[in-house]
Amino acid sequence: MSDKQESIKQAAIALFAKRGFDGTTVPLVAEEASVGAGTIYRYFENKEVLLNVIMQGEMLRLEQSFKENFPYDRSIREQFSHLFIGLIRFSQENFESIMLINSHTTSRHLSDQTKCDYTSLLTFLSTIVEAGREQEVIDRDLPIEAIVAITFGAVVELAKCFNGGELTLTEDLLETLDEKLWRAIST
Amino acid sequence: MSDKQESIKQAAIALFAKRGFDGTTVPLVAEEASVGAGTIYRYFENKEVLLNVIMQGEMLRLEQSFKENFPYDRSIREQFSHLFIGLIRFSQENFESIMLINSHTTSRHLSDQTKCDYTSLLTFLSTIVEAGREQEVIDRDLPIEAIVAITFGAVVELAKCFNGGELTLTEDLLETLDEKLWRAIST
Amino acid sequence: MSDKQESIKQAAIALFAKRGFDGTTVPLVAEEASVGAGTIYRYFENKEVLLNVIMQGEMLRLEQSFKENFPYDRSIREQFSHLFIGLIRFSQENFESIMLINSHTTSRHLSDQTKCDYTSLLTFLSTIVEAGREQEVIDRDLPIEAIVAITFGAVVELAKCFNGGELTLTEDLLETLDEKLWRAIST
Amino acid sequence: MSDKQESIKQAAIALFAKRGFDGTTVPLVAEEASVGAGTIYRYFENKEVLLNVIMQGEMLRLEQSFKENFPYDRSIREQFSHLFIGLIRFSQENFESIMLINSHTTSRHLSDQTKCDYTSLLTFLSTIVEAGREQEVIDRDLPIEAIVAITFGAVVELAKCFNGGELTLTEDLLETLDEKLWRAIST
DNA sequence: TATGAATGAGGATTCATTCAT
DNA sequence: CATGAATGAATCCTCATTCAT
Repeated sequence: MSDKQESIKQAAIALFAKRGFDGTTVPLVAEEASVGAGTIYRYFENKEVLLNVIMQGEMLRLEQSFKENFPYDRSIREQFSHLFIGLIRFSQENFESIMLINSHTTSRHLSDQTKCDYTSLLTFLSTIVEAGREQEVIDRDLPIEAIVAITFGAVVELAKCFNGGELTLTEDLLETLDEKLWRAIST
Repeated sequence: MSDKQESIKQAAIALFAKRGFDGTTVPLVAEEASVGAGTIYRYFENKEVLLNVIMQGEMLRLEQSFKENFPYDRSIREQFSHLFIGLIRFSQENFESIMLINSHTTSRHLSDQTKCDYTSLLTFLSTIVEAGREQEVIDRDLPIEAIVAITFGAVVELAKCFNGGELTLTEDLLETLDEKLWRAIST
Repeated sequence: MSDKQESIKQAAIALFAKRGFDGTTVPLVAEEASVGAGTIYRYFENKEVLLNVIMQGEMLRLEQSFKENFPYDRSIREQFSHLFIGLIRFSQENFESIMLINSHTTSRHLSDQTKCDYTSLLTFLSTIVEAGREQEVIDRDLPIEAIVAITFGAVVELAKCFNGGELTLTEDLLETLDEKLWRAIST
Repeated sequence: MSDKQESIKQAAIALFAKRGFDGTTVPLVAEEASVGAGTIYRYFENKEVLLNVIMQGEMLRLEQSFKENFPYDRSIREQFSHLFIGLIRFSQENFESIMLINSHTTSRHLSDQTKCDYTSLLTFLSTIVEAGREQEVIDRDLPIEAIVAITFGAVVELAKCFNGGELTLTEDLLETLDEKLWRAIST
């Protein structure tokens, strides 16, 4: 992948995350990426396509971070920790990605493919939750969607705190959060 | 307050919530409010002022809903339920308000006053949490900001599920959620 | 019809005729029409629609000038004169219209409707020619299309000469041209 | 002359004829010519120079086709046939050249030299007409410019018909057209 | 007071031209 | 020589805002 294409994508991720798609101008992306405005159109058909490409890319990266070293043969509790801690860590290192994904999942600019990719990301999480419910370690009173919503919603807001400096992520806090969120969903 | 001013505000709340401030045009607000575009400028100096006015108004409404019948003389557990269940109910009846507040709290279009109002809303919640920590019913291992983030983040994502139809709010579910989220923050 | 809409159309006719559609910028039309550039989009969806509207309008005016006082009950020779002299006169008074029509009939920017309108204009002429052929006053050796082409082509080039000042239209010349062109197509 | 230069010119002739100078992009010419866009600037200073070069070249080719085997020592009638039939044949084999010349003679992109070349092409024709008038075989009532306009205008429109398939050129039709157009200008 | 036509600054996108490879 | 990636000026079009009615 070209150097310029990559820097355009990074600039777009940062700017779309911070200002939103509609609040970000193409020349602004160009400046942030240190390329000419016209160059963006050499790599992306238009601004909307750029959004979809980076959304798909970042969701894929998130999914890969979930799946990397996933403890398929360990307990649901450990699987939850893998996902939760992985998500917190991911959002520390890729704050803009998480903000981008969270704030644009309902964007009217998303293509069907991008929406589909998002669904498949959720499906992966649902599968784990479902397994936990069958083992009766995750509470059946809570619908799957609620479990994902609580966890993901909490992480996003926590990430904002970490990024804004209101909160500092320590290993202790990470452990506490993992424990607390598990309490919120377990039987 | 004039009838037209009110319908402009309602239209703006709905549209800013759904499409974001930058994705919403003034003529679109005018059409949704069934007024002429020029009329909006009779009541609001400009689009940015309109955002700030409705943000302040909706945050005030939320704060009032928190404070209304607040059980100051009951247990922290009951106070939490009042806030949590109140927030869920508020977001059921005022989905757009919650989305508006959640998605625009970091907007670059907010005035200092609006940011200040947001802070004061958080301060109120922090006060309750602080009291809980002093009574040792809320876990000291969790920073106040983390507790607010977890709760608010969870509610926002849950509200999206309720609104999107993926989840239906029953009294039972509400009770379960209240219980679960309390488990996430209590000692 | 609004004053501004009309002046936009007049400006566009003049400019599209002189510089061609692609060589004419919207701000140039706006300046020529003494309106703001944005105003053009209040009346015409886009530049292409503007072209189609004026093409249809000018072709209609030409057709009406053909049909006005058309001597249906006179000889083909007189009918030819009516059309030929009418066309020359029309192109004197509406030089830009004729240039617009002539230079944009094969434009890739024309809508199906506009192409259709052009065809119907030709159909009217063909009908007259056909009648002349049946009366054996117009030469059968010449296909209808050739007759229309010769006459229309000649008029367009003559109009350029009149407009450029290389030729001056007198009543005598008009009569001569009518006589000569008739000789070119009659038996 | 380089192979590439020639294919650039051929591509430009075809595209400028079909889409007009302003409607033709340099990359489009490059693609049609199967060369890189930058290569065009190796042979032509800029797009405008390219237009002028091909205009001059095609007008020269037309002039040469007029002058080749020109029957200087035959009758004006035969000279007219040579020119008229030559022009029709030229426009059959070089439709794009004729369209290019016809549609760009008044272009604002032409250099003085190109305009001058066009004038000299007309001058050659005028000379013949003038001779015909002196011999009183061409009608003095018709100004020279009118004669050229009628003939050239007719040929251009006829060429469009032949090219569009509405008319098919046969030897008979060619003879008829020659005869008819001569009738239009002769005494 | 209410309107919506009018405006022009600003944003998305294209394309003539350059230049490093 | 040839290329095509890169550029930014210029183009089409939108929309926040104004103002005459």
